[in-house]
Amino acid sequence: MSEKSYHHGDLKNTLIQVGIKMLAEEGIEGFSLRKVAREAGVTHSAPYAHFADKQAMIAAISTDGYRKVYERINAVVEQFPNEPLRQFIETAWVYVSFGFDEPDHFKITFSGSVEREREYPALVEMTGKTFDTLRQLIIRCQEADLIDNGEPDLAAVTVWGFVHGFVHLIQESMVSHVVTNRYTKREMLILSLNHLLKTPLTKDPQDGSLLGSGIQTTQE
Amino acid sequence: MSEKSYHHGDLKNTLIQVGIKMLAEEGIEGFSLRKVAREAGVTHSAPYAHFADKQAMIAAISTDGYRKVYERINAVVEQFPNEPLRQFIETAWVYVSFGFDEPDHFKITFSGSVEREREYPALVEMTGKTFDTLRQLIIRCQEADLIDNGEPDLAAVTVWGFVHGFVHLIQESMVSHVVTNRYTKREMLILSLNHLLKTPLTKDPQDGSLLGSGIQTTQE
DNA sequence: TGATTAATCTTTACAATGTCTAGATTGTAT
DNA sequence: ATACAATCTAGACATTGTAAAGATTAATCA
Repeated sequence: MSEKSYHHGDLKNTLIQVGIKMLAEEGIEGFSLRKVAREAGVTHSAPYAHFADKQAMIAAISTDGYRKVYERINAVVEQFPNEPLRQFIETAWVYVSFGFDEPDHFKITFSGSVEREREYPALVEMTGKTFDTLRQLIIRCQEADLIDNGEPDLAAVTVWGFVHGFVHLIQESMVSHVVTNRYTKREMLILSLNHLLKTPLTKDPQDGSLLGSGIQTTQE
Repeated sequence: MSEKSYHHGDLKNTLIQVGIKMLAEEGIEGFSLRKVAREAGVTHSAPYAHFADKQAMIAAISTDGYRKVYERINAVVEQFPNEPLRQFIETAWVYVSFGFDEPDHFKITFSGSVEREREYPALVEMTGKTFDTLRQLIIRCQEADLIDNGEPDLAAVTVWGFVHGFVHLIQESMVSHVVTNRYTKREMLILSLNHLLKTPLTKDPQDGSLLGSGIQTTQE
């Protein structure tokens, strides 16, 4: 907010936000430290007071993406208490819609843009917390007899891999138009997730837009 | 093979192979056009006679990755005729083991390193052929009542997304050690794929290392 | 409070990279 | 054999990530 002072005041967060905006506008290929600094109104070396290098800045952007998804997931979990199925579907939907709405931020966050050599504590923490939330959800679904019993960690990996690959394929337009014309993304997601459920959801004969249990498929 | 001639002879393919080798040795972050050219023994501008730009070269490397997977999949399909279940499992295993054995070539090939703006005909063709093979396999599995009926394209997307996400999570070491210590990668894959089968495979009580139908899980 | 210290930002510099242009060399076709 | 097209080199340029040294300000402590 400070107009013209030598010290910016909140440069670190500004850089992260500018970086996210630039990702949305120009994509990953056009992403550069110097451009972010320029856009933030500082010199190209200013970021080095806050990030060790470009990778560290990318890690921070990734951490922010995790934080967003983590908060949204916790929101829908609280929104549908005692409805594990709905929690399950909506959690998946949070993940994939982040991928569709902010594809480049999603990629930075979840698609391995951060090198695994160095460890970034904040990022590791968010990864762990997100995975824990997912695992708890899985366990609740197992208790409600919605999905097969078994190692919750393994089931969590299955589910996460599932939705991640789903976003990826659609992002890379590897899905034939035959399919994308026939189904909405949400329908495809639910139909795919259906394979993981013990008793798959079926179309309500009266209201075709519902797949039982009041879960909307037409929402885009 | 030509030692010292002005014209290299087969520079285009040499560049692709050198590029793949460099990916395996130095990873994606260290990948550069100039380094590839240097390694191939030509000047930094020589590649521009064969590739429009760096993206085009990456697209060629991606195409080569698709070709490899495509050929290996067709090999295992022919190896187990009239055994759709085995074809299914081994096809998935081809995909994921490519990801584990050559992680960076895998990423270039399947993880969206190629920008979707320009179209690369050879790449588009390989993508299509690979997807077609998968779809045919799905249809055969459906006919054998192994997986649910329904739009084969959608099922193919589900399966592909599934295995892709699986590789991704393990590559990015997002899978907790609790799981990776207990199961081999192949076991995890089969246990995950199990969710897609109408009648899931179960452990053979006599031979614990088999999950019915003679499919090995211990193979690494 | 005032001096010292640490954090933050600028300036300058450098090597590496992707890409462009002009020209040299060589294979190919007429 | 000559012309042409393909292939490769040489050189140049802007951009990038990163490092070093110094300027400016905030924080700390006597």
